[in-house]
Amino acid sequence: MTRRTYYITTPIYYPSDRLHIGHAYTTVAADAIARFKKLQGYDVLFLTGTDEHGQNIEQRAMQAQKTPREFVDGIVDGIKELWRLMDIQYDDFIRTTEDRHFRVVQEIFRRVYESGDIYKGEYEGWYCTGCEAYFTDTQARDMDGRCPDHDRPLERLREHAYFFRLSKYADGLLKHIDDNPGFIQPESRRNEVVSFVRSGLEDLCVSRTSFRWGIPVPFDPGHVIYVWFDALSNYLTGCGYLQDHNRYGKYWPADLHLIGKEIVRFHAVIWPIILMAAGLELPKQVFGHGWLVLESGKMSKTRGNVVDPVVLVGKYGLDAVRYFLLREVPFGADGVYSEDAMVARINADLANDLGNLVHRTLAMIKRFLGGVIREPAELEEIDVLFKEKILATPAFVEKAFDALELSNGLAAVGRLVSAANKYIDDTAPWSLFRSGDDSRLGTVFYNLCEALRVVAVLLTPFLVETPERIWQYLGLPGQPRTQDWESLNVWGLTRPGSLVQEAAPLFPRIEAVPDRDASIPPAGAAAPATVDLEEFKRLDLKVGTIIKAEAIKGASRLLKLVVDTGDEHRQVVAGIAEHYEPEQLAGKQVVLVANLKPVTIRGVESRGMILAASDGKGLRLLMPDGPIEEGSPVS
RNA sequence: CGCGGGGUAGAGCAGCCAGGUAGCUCGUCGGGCUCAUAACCCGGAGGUCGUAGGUUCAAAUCCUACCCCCGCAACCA
Repeated sequence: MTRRTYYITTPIYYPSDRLHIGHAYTTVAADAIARFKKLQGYDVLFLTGTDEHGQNIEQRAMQAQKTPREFVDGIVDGIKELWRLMDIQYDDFIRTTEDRHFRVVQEIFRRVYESGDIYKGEYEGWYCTGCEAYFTDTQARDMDGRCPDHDRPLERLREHAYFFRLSKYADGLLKHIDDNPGFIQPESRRNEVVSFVRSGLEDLCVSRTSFRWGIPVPFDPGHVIYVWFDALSNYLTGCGYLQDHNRYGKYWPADLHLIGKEIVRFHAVIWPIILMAAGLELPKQVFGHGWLVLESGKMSKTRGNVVDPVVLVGKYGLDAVRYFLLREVPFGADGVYSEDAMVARINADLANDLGNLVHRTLAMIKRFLGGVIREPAELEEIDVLFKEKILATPAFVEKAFDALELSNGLAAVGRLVSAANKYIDDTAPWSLFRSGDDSRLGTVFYNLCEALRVVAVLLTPFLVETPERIWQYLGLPGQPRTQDWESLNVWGLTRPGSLVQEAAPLFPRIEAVPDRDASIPPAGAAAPATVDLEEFKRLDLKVGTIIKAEAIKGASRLLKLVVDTGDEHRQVVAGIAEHYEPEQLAGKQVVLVANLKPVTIRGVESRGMILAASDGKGLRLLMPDGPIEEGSPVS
């Protein structure tokens, strides 16, 4: 018998920065879905990976004085390390720089070209010879037609480039969306896409000559294939297209592309059209989930409030973080992340309800029954109701997963946990013990063990350590994650006579929020929960005096500052325009991170960073409390 | 008129598409229990469902207008 297959993907991530909680959110969700399908007996292919080409990487590598290859290798190692830490059980990890992918991209590109949907045309735009980059009309207007970085006028330039006839497929795509209501989900995202497509599609420029770090156009090696064909095709490469017929036939079309809402257009418009043009089947579903937003608004590196999953896991433990991500927000909607919310969740659901249930149950079995599970006697009415509740829960979880309502899945398990806590109160085993009703006592605890068995298995898609621990405490053989889904519909798999183990609390209550939060300092080294002094000393912090501040054209949040550091005048870009007027800054002394890697933001070079504090409502620069010489070190 | 999301007990959200008793979690107040991680169980208080109109026997839900908040477009080493 052939098993049903399930192919799920995450986006491939761009390895230019450390990944943050948002990436972890998508990936943990995909991991949970994949684990659930595996539990149900599906033959699952869970693909994630990295998108490693492009100008951005090329430039960063240059700055780091590495080859692009060396540069991405290092970062990809870090990403894989993160997924190991979060126990993401992907089946394959695709890197767009791999040979297998190279072939696929070139083949798809060639196919579409040969069918006439890619054509050579001319790209026209505003070009700065200093930046070696084009700007759009809007950008050029904002910049008054002059590149602020190189102080020279933009030139109107044309160059040859390849274009993809998106427009030709607009109607076909609309029809597909119409015929397949589940294709783009949730519904709000689908409406968005439909109105976007209806408003008209323009042909898409799909090649570049401005950088080399990419896959060449097979029949015109001077051109590099741009991100669309390169990155999106990973979903084909990952399931064996052109390499492994069996594998490809088995898994394509993908069941689910799980993505964040910011890239819905690429996946719900460009990608399906590429596939149509190449004559391939379309994925069954594209699901654009919402974002975790900070209380203070969007995560931002300038505000220093990017949440690092590594720090969170270090602080609260993997299962707590996974639980929070999957439970807190209805999947699909935006939700607010805060450390307080996280702690509240952990305490209420994991410590008080689940953890305490396991602990009190096992403690009583130990104390009242000598740690041995007894043969149950005849069930009374209250037992029957409890049993029905237990056996009904898997269906709720299944339904939630089918609708990708992951938080509802956990809520269903939570309701069972509550029911078990109530069952204990209602049956009052301590009274039974006192009255010496051993038979009744045995039955009650047998039923509770059955409940915990089901809870443990149902938690395996979401959590990784906790189900194993519960299983072990119950003295059950094997592992919860390898149990058969059908076993959840069967009553009585707990074996009388087995010995339960002493249970340590699964989730100790968190009495206070440990630190402020898990933001990484924008210097963003591999942030462990604590840093030693040596590490801190690597930052070159010094006092500087702002001698000039001005707005940056077309950048509403940025100011260009010139800072006197004693030995030189530094140009720094700071994201503080919403909080300070340029005029009020001149003469102010501030703290500068002087050895930060220089970058170009919005065409303006920034060499360093100004320290500021932000509480979400406002932002205040850090200043010495009296005059001090420029260049004074800060420690 | 650029596109989109949202305004429902103190906080966070569900309910709205298929109108008819306003629900969940946290907090709060009271009670119970004493097995347990000061936990668990029960009950109460607390809401003009952003505003104003309209449709309807009936509106949180459908329609219209307006107000407010937040994203994206579009930069935040």
